[in-house]
Amino acid sequence: MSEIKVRFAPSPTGYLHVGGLRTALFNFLYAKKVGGKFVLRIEDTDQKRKVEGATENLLSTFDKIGISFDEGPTQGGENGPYFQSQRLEIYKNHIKKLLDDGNAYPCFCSSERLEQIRTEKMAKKETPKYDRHCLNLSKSEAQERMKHEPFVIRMKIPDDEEIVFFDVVRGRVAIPTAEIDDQVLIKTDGFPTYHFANVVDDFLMGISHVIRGEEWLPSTPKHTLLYRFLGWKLPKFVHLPLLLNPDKSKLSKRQGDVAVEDYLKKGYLPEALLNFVALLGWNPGDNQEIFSLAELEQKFSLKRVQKGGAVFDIEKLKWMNGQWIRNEKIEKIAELGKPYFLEANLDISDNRKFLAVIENARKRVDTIPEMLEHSLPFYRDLEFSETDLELLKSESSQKVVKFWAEKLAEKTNWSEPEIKNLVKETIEETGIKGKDLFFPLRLALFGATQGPDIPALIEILGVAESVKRLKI
RNA sequence: GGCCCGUUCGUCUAUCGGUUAGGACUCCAGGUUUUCAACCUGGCAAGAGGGGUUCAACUCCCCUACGGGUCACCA
Repeated sequence: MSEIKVRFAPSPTGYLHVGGLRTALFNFLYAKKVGGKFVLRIEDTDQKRKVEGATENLLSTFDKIGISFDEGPTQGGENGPYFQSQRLEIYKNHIKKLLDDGNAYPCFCSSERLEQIRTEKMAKKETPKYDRHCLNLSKSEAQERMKHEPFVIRMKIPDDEEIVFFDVVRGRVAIPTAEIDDQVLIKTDGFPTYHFANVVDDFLMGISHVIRGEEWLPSTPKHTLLYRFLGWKLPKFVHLPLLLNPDKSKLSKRQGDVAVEDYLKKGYLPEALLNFVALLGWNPGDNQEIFSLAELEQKFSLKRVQKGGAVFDIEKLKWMNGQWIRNEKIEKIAELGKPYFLEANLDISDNRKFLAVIENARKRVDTIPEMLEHSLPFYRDLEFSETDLELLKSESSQKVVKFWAEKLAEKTNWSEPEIKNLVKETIEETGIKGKDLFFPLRLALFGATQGPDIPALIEILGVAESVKRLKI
């Protein structure tokens, strides 16, 4: 019984994509579920696309979101290094076997020539494949030219064969070899391509399950062939359904936020994001929808991974985030909201008041920063429009407001039932009720006729401030 | 275009041949709160089409349609 080991292998191109988050999460959950190991490997074999700080960025996002690795750049491990750019020697060692066995060959064609055959084939509506121009060079000639000419190393795809592999979610997949190009394995700059590096590393790192996005399905035959050439046992392949834009195309930047950081900045909780993304392409089989990470770790199963792509529906994410905001401990939500209040220059030093304010606001929002707009009247002087003032200055309103100011001032502790009693008392004393009673009160206390109910308002404001506001 | 994968309410999804096809988001209505929100209840809304197999098909098979992915010295 060999060990279960999975990996997340992003290329460091800047930020963590929500699709990447989902892939990482499923890997993580599977590892947790079966007691396996989770590896982070940075696929930085493209020198041209290197982005400064991208890896640090990735790491910090995972840190915030609560996904951790057993092996990787920060925690090390016996299979390192975990940057492909630091494993060049390893790839060179393995390409040699391919070359010796005739399963790979050097190619000296210029990119111009490649471009030319591609356009020619496209014009003839043929699949643009390499014409194997360099395949039949004699060994000695090739050897000689390798000394002073730039070259790549290509994989020699067998003729007329059907490559069959079994995907854990899709079952049997078969692709004819005629469809596969003689893939470049080593680039002119000596770096490996994804296809080669990922196979070598997955094997050397002992990866048992390759869990990745469906976009890799068509190139999987190249990988299985490589395993065959190298004489290695195949890992299990698990291709996850794609995350989609509302128009069903592959989730992309063009149609909205796609970086996990963007969502975090907008006030989505890591827990909600994880919860939401977990349910895209997987479900527990019952009707539960709100899950903590710990619960997911327990319930996750590859058997319940979907085949079809899933649209990333922001409306549902918002709802789910609202659920988390309402159900998390109030102190935690307050802590998350704090920076926004401080930035607005509000004095939130009275913690009792702040918690009450947050308790009121959290019921009305989908994201953290939205709490601010629902809380402003508790911290700032109220501003009244002409019509507001008209309402407040009316005889009836003044009667209500004065009555309350007077009564409230009688003592400092008012319970909710007592406030409700005061409402009854007001009706009895003044005969004013309904809208005529509640609108002036709420307007005076909160600056709007719609909002929190009166007991809540007084609870948050405190008796002294309430009395002050009622004297208008 | 070739190849590959996919297809249940608008969206996320349940259903392992026999169900009034269930839940959630959105939307609508009602309740609660004499307001708003939250919350509760209810409602609208689905098996792409056509052939088989079977006593019975959303479920198994085939074809068609549609959607997507992929065809780089990017991953």
